[in-house]
Amino acid sequence: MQDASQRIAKVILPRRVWEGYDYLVPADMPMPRIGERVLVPLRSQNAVGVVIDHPTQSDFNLKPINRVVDEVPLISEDLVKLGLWMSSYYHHPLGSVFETMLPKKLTEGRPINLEGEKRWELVDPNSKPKIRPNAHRQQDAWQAIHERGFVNNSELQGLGIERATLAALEKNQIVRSRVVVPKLTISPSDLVPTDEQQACINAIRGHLDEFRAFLLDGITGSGKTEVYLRLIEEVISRGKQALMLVPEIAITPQMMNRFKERFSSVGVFHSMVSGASRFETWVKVATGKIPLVIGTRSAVFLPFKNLGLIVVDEEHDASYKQFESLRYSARDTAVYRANYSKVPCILGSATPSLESIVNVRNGRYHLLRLSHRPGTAELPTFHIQDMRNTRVEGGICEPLLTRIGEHLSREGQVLVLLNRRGYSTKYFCKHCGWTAFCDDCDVALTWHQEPRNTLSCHHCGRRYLPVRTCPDCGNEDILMTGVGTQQVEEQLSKHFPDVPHVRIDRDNIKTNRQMNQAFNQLQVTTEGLLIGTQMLAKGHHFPNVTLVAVLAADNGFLATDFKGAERTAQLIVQVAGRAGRAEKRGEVWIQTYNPENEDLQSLVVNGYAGFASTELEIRKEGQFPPFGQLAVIRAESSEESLAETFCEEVLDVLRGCQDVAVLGPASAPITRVAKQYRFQGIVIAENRKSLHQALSMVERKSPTSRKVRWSIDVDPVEMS
DNA sequence: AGCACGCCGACT
DNA sequence: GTCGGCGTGCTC
Repeated sequence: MQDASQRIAKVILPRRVWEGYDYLVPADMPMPRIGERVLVPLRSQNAVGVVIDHPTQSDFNLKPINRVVDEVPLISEDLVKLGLWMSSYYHHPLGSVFETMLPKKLTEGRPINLEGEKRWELVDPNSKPKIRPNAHRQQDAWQAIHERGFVNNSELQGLGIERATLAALEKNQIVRSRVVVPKLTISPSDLVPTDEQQACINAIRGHLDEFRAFLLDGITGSGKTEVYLRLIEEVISRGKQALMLVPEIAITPQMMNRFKERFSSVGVFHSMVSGASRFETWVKVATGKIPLVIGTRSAVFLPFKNLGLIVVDEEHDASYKQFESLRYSARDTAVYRANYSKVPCILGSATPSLESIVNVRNGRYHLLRLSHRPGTAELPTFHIQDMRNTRVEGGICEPLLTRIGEHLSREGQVLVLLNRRGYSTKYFCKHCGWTAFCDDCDVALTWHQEPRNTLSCHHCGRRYLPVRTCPDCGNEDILMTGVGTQQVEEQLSKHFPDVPHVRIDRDNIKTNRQMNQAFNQLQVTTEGLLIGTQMLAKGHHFPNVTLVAVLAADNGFLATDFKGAERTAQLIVQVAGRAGRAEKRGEVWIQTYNPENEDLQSLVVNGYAGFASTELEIRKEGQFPPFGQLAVIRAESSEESLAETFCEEVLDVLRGCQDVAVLGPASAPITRVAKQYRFQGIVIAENRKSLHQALSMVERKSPTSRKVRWSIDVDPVEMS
């Protein structure tokens, strides 16, 4: 027990703990502010933590704080609140939440550098100084600075000039360095907003000083980005900062250029950015030196000094949800963040998530619409092709094949969408029925013809050499069924040998450059075939495409996963939206064995909005989200019985809770992945409160065996 | 996450 | 005896 005159700080440490620890603030130390890093003793060593509260008393025998790490808080107060909210909403240890939120370098205690950007210039730009002729590196450095003028470190490092060389030149008073704070410039747009765009801008502009969530429902090509740009401009010119979240692979050079053309300084923050520069961006954001950051999921945790606006582009995208550790939705977290920071949040999409549509209906979000494309481009028409009683070859039915031919002969390009890569999805013995499975996962192997003939597990990535004879019966009748993109490509090039074709899937396209190459290949031709997976739904437009063919829609619409239909409808509409332009009205053919499917019918007849209404009815009936509140409990272990027993133990506790329904335990749809057996259960509640009450009962449970790993997934986006 | 604590077998 | 194997539980 501490006596009341002591000053206490509650500190959260980045480890698996459920609350902050209390420490004494020494008499000669000013009270550290909330969000400041402190170095504190822990057991026999020291650890870096973040102050999250100033309690007046504590039940523990407290140790004193060693020292405060920074002179400025690196974590804003709204972020601390956000961390507390996430811990309680996602039922995840508070310390681990902060571990996820903060860059590694920050929790490791790396000191900050508050200087601006260091730039180099020549002391005397008008004459060539005396540099020893054999000091080649110094000569090169002088040349580089002479050519470029006032140049920063990273640019020089990019040219292979080392810091030691610059130091030598500085010592000889040939170059000097100055620290500058880069001046922000905003270039005006040369686009005139449409009436619709202007209406959206005005609607949001009137509420820039308060929290309000807007759903910007704008069809592909309707100019959502220009709306974002105008509002970001407004926010920045008021001296505030803006954050724009984008899905995982959406930060293309084209998109960055569009923002860099308007704003001289744009921060980027995504998983490929190195630890050091993540930390650097973090500090610059905390000190207000960067006005705009474009980033993926984790950028929602950046500590803006003076946040003014959050944009979540393509808000329906599944990559906003983290699939491991702290299973948060960056979109929902962004809305909470905006609320804590009293700023507006814009969620934009051509195919809004059903949750957001319901949030509009119940008045939580404000709906804004962009229903026209600038210019006269028209949206494509939809057609359902019944596959029953047709000849199907290589995954394509005959009427569709004919239609593809017609479009190609009219110099249209055809885009074929199939969400399955590889050649064949099943490799089996005709004689005894043996099927090739992964040794480590309960997944049938996919046959790939490229890069070389292999069987590949799409869950763990393991590859196998194919057998020529059946390992069970020795027969040589090995067959393949199930069509992937490689087979479709082969099939189509057989039928249309003179038409250039490009395949876009993860096996084929690994970098932005390859994507651009494939894309450019089709820009120069009039006719062409484009075959690919959902990768086609991101980024690029295909103006010459007049026919979009959707091959395996049934897989999605009939999926057992409650989100399957939603994902599939979004994918189809997104891809359709990237095809066609003014003078070439496009069409979308969906081939199916279930033409009467309710979701499919309403999508085709009434578009995405029609689909959403139908699917919401189905969800309501089954008490699925967004009507029922859902969480998935998962447990995995290398020992099957340990995982099952623990899962059952957790679910039994939940069964005892009020107003929740509990299903399970059942083995996960794919029981074994990477040698781990996986069991899961589902918790459904009518309202949030009951769900959270129930989950609070189990969140701190720890399995008796350390071989068991388990998690709670609130608002799951997939059930596997 | 670390790391101390503790309870068991191998070895000076 | 006591060194170190790792399974368990605590860190303000």
